[in-house]
Amino acid sequence: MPVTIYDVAREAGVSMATVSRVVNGNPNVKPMTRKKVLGAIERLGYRPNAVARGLASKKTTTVGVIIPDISSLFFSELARGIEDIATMYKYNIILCNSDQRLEKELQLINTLLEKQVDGLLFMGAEIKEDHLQALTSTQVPTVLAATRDADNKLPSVTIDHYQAAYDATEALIQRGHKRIGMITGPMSDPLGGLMRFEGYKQALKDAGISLDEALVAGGNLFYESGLSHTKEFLQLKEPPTAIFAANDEMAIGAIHAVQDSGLHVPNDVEVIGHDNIRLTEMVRPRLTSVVQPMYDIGAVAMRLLTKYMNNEHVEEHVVLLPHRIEYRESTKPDQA
Amino acid sequence: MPVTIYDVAREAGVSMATVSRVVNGNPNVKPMTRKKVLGAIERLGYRPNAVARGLASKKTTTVGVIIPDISSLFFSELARGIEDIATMYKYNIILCNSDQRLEKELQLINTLLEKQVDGLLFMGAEIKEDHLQALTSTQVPTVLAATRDADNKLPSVTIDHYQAAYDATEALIQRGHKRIGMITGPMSDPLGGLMRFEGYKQALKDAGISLDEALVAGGNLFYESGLSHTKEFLQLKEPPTAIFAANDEMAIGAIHAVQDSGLHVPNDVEVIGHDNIRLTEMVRPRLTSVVQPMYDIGAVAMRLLTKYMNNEHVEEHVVLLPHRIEYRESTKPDQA
DNA sequence: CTGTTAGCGCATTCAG
DNA sequence: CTGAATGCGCTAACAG
Repeated sequence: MPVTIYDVAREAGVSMATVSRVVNGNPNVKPMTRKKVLGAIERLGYRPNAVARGLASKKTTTVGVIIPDISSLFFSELARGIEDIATMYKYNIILCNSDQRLEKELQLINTLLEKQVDGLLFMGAEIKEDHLQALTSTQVPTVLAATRDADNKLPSVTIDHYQAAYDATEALIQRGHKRIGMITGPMSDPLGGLMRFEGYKQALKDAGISLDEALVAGGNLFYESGLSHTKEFLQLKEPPTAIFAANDEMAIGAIHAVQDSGLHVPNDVEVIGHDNIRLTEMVRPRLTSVVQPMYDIGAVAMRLLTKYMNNEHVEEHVVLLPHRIEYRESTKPDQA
Repeated sequence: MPVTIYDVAREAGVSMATVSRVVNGNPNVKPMTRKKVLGAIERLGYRPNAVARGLASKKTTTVGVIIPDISSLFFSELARGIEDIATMYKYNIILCNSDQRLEKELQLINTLLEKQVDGLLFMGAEIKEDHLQALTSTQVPTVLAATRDADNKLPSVTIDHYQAAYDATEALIQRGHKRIGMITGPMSDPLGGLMRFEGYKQALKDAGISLDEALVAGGNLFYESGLSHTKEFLQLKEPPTAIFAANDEMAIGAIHAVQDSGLHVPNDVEVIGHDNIRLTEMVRPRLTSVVQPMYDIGAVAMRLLTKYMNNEHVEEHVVLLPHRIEYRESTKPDQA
């Protein structure tokens, strides 16, 4: 029923090889015959079968994307960066949600490899031995986006989470705060959880401020979590005068908790978030946040992947994108 | 290099047909030989090539998803519903952003058909003749999610936008408001734009309130738009005492504009949004909103698509999901 | 510049 | 219950 390359060849009075050539833009075709072929294609409404093409050429122009949760503000922005660059390089994306469950992640890797994707883009938290094994036992190039494996065995694109958290904490310290609360992410996440916490601790230490366990809360990255932990903070005898949250959603929860208790942000409590998602502009006061360029991370990761898929030379397997702090109204104007 | 079905056959001492049978769960295989084959598969680390399978079977267990913008709060939630159900039915998703540009949409449809997707899920605003033509000229089943074509030629899953807007406006009227502002979506969008506006107008009409053009603003669905239009509203001699925004982001902008001008929500101005995205819970006051069940729309659309792909009988091509209003603090407690 | 010939890896008749 | 044979639609040498 569907028209094949063979039908076109017959219609145009040439061989299928020639049709294949014009379809693939091969220059070794006389303009005249090219025209004939194009005419036949048009007349017949020929549409090349990418599956057959993939089987014959061993390339599918498709990359697999494993992402924790596409409905997350953070990851959906990342995904957009990935998709835009993929489109630019003529790739399509098979998108899979993993919910960060190891078993599902491994199964997805397998499924995507079965589908013969030309490359793999992986997002998640901790990269375990199982991941490494699954990802390195294949010829298909893989890039980690917004994650990194401990030994940097795989190419990755991230920011320096440790330094970012350090900077945020230091900024608070320089504003004169001694009691700085932190709402962390899950410690099972080496970067977004552990590293940011480490950066926080080190900044305190370097400033000669001893860590107060009461000012550290383990959040789950959701709004509610920021809300409730901040409420607890505020019930301390000596509540924090500043809060650093491991992501923006929790930071916004923190702002609201402060406001709900009749206090003022930033006058009574200053708040800094992390990631700089679009929400930061949609709160009052607007949220100061550490910029993690999600879109760029996705875009750069995809770009990097195209190089691997293309066997191009890559100088740096592990790329760190710059971060900075975007100051808004949840912190007081600079003291300077 | 990669191990094929043929290698497995040799290793197991059977024919490739038999291997194919066990891989595909065909019951006509003696348990004993099945075991042999499974053993060989295990030993060789055989991974079926889905592309070859697709070529031979004419099924790819992949569906194409065309979405305006995956980084949107609204669509990413929809996408999650789609993907979850797709996974449940063993399908993978090729995700493409269209930015609602007609040309790109048509091109994406074509690309996805080239890739031999088993089905197509389309999201967008207006369904034009071009779309219809591209989508109906193929055997590949298509379902529209959160959109509908004017003549219901294509299967679709939506809510009744007209009625939803009517209900929201009526709710405001019943709270005693006479001057109700509306920030609409783009009128190029028949449902989210036009229909919601029509519902608003009809509700006013039914209540004997004449439409005041000054209280209608054409928004673009973004936060900034809600903010700026509401500022303009508040500068009128007789500003609105209530605002209905065509989506939540603009509604939140409206809240902030009211607050920025020193007024109070809901005491001075009541605000109702639309869609009930997660953000509604992350503002102060929390936003009352018309519930459009994005996740469910995606899930139901995907489920519907599986039926078509499976040649199952479908009773209702055009499904309308229920809507309701979720009352929060941007409206006053019920007058009842 | 063009045609011929082989597969790509697998599902699927059809026999047996 | 199993094997042999065929072809899905296309790319990729290889000739010419």
